[in-house]
Amino acid sequence: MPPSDLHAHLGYWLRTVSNAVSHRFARRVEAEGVTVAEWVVLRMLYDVEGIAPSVLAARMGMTKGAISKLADRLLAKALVVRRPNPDDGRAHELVLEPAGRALVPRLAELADRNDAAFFAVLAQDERRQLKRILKKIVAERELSDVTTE
Amino acid sequence: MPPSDLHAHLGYWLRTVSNAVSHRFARRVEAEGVTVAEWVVLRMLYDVEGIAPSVLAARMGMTKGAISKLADRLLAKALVVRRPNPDDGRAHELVLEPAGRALVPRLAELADRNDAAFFAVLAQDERRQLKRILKKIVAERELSDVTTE
DNA sequence: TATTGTTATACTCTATAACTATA
DNA sequence: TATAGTTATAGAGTATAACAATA
Repeated sequence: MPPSDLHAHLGYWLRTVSNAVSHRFARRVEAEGVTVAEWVVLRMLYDVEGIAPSVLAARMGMTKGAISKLADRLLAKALVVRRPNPDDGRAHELVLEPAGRALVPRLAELADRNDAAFFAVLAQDERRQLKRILKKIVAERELSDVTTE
Repeated sequence: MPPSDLHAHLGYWLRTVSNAVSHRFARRVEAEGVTVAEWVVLRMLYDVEGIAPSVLAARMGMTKGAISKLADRLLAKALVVRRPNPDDGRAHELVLEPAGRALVPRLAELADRNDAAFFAVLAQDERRQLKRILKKIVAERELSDVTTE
């Protein structure tokens, strides 16, 4: 029996489509000066007072080191600030700056438009089916909350 | 109106699931000493006499530079050889070495098992639906044949 | 001139681990 | 001793562009 073809695997099709949509989105947010991972952090910070790097790492499935470097870049762009945690001398929190807060709705708009345009080739029922199946996998396999690769 | 949530986008769910399955597979093929991109090249070379780097770049959606580096690694592992194209002094072809040929069925077996195990949480009909929808997107959006990120 | 492929530079992210400061 | 976070190193990928050899 010959070795199975690349196209035989669901993982292959998933990767192909996921890469295409993420790559498209990356090019668009790049015009606003941020990466996809930075957008995810900014969006998460929008809803709360502040988040510890360790929490970001856990929720995004990134390492502590990667989060540190990402935070450095957002700091350099003056989109966030680092704030020491008064209750724990070891801990920090990342907090949105006004410029970062102003950027989030613009990036969300880009995300909305990118998603709608990319998946416009599907019927509404197909989009519903796709989301349902993907959410089922996330739930059953207990995948981390937010990912960015 | 508040900026839309990260979870609002199909691209987000796709990325989350795709990352999880690819990451799982990457860890498994790493045990055989190759990356996912290297597996894709080896599998493509299995069916044909040889492939030019430029063709690999086009089919895999990678840059020429990335293919060069990838080929260097496969060469260093003695899994492929570079062969000049007799008809065109500029062109090369990458060709599987016996060790590379022997590796492909083992990697294909890993891919089969990884895919089956990961998507076992879905019903058979859901797997069929998912593949059908993803293939429709690839066809309608004319995405490149093979991707590896 | 255009094309094939390699090489170089720079950047994002990954993984591991050393390291500092604090609990 | 364990934890929070930073920093360092190495590797795989991206992108762009310079470059050599050939068409």
